Formats: sequence, structure tokens, C-alpha cells
Amino acid sequence: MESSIKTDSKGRKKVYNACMEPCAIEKGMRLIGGKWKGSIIYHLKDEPVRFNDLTRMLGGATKKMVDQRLKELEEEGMVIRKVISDRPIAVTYELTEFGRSALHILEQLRLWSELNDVQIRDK
Amino acid sequence: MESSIKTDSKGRKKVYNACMEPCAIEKGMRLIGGKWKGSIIYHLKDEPVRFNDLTRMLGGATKKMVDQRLKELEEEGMVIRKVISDRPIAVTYELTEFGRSALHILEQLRLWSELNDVQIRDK
DNA sequence: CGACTGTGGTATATTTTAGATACCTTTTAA
DNA sequence: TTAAAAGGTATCTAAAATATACCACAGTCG
Repeated sequence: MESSIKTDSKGRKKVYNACMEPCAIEKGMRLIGGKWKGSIIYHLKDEPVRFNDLTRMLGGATKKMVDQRLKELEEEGMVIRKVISDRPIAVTYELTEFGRSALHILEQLRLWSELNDVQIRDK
Repeated sequence: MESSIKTDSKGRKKVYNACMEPCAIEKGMRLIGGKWKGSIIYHLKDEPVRFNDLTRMLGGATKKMVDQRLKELEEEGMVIRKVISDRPIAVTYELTEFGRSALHILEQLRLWSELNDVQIRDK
């Protein structure tokens, strides 16, 4: 993790301990940092939530996005999909223990974000 | 933040307190959660780092990506660009107080990521 | 001198991802 | 019968990410 840069006698630079692959921070971010992923996990924190309800809770995300992220999160073992009834179809999504283990990070992010009244710019 | 879904007498659903705009979590993620952004902030934690060195530290990121992210981080007030010499040109990037205030979140993310030996899948 | 490395970037093209919109089947309820 | 709910999928376009090459300039090696 601790990367450093050394210069040899001829001025050539070399990186020691460089992140040859994405480092721990980057890996973590790929899991919970993608667009909507953190929000999804956070909105599942209290109880299982149904698909359409979840979509409604995330202002701005389309069903397709929510669907895709949920599938990723399921693959990554953070979320479980449960069919609670056929006819009429009803599905809920809930956090696994692993998913739950990420909540404290998201909670800190929320506090930081609110404390600093973080704004995102329009594009 | 606490969104809930109520069903009226006719079975129509309505979301109360929905995130009409991206919520705090989502806003925070847009600041530090983008691809490479967290890593960049984290690699600046100890001391100012020069552009090319930073690029080398982030295995996999291109100069263009690093350049773009740094510009965003500068706009957002998390990073300062300092020209420490013309001819030959030398530039460093360092964290602002605000940028520094995000470090504890990233530190937790790193711990969580390492603890769970998080893997990212190839695409 | 001339080739090579370093600096901090930019330009261009291609691939990947996100986002908007419409649509599907089934069920319940007015 | 029309309408809305459920949980999605299909299609298309706009926006990002990535790969690759390139710039001007400074210093160093032989």
C-alpha cells in the first residue's frame, strides 16, 4: 500500500510498491462506490425493500440502473434477492452480513456529506 | 433521509420523503466515489505528490484520467495544485483541509476492503 | 552533437457505461 | 373496461472511461 518513488544514480525514477492493480481503496470503491450502489445498500439498512419501492426511494435512478446494481450486489454477496410470493409476484432485497458490514462506512460518508453540505454540480 | 412508502385507501402507493435529488450518501459518493478519486485523495494523504509520480502510483489509471480527476478535485476544493518551479516545470498536488477531512472515511474503506480481501471481477 | 529520459500535460479514436423511453406479463381493484 | 400495481426487459442515445500517440521543453549520457 505504501508506494514510494526512488531515483537512482542516473536520475531514472522507479516506483516501489506501486499499485500494480487497483489498490484496496480502489477495490473497495468499485464495490460500494459505483453510481447508486452506496445508496442502494444504505436504503436497505433497516429492512428488506421491494424492487419498485427501492427504485422510488432513489430519486433519479432508473429501473434499469437499480436492476443492474442489484444484480452486481447480489453477485458480490452483499444483497440477497427473495421471492416472497408468486402470483402476484413480489420480491424483496435485503442485506447479507457482508453487505451490513459496509454500513458504518456509508454512515460516516453520510455524516461527512451532510456536515459539509456537499453539493454536486450539474453537468 | 428517512423515506417510507405508504399505501392509500385505494391501494395507490406514494413515497414520502423520497430522495427527490440524490441523497447525502449519493452526493458524497459523487465527490469521493468516482473512479480513481478516492485513490487519488488517499495517495496524497502524507505529502504533496507530483503529477507523474501520482500517475505511477495508481496502477491502471491513465494520465488523462488522473488529470481530469485532479481538476475536478481542485474545483471541489479538495486538492490544491502548486507550480513549484517553471523551467523545468514541476507541479505538486496536495490536500486542502476539506480534502483531508475525507481521509478517515477512506481509511475505514481501506480497512474494510483489506479485511474482506475484496476482489473485483474482470469485465 | 544526438539520442534518451524526464517534466506536465493534450488530442484523437474506440469501447464501455449510464440514462431515457417504451414495452412486457400478470394480478387486483374501481 | 380501464387503470394501476408488480418486476422487470429491449432499444436507443448520450456521456464516460480507456488506449494510444503526441507536444514542448530541460537535463544527462556517451
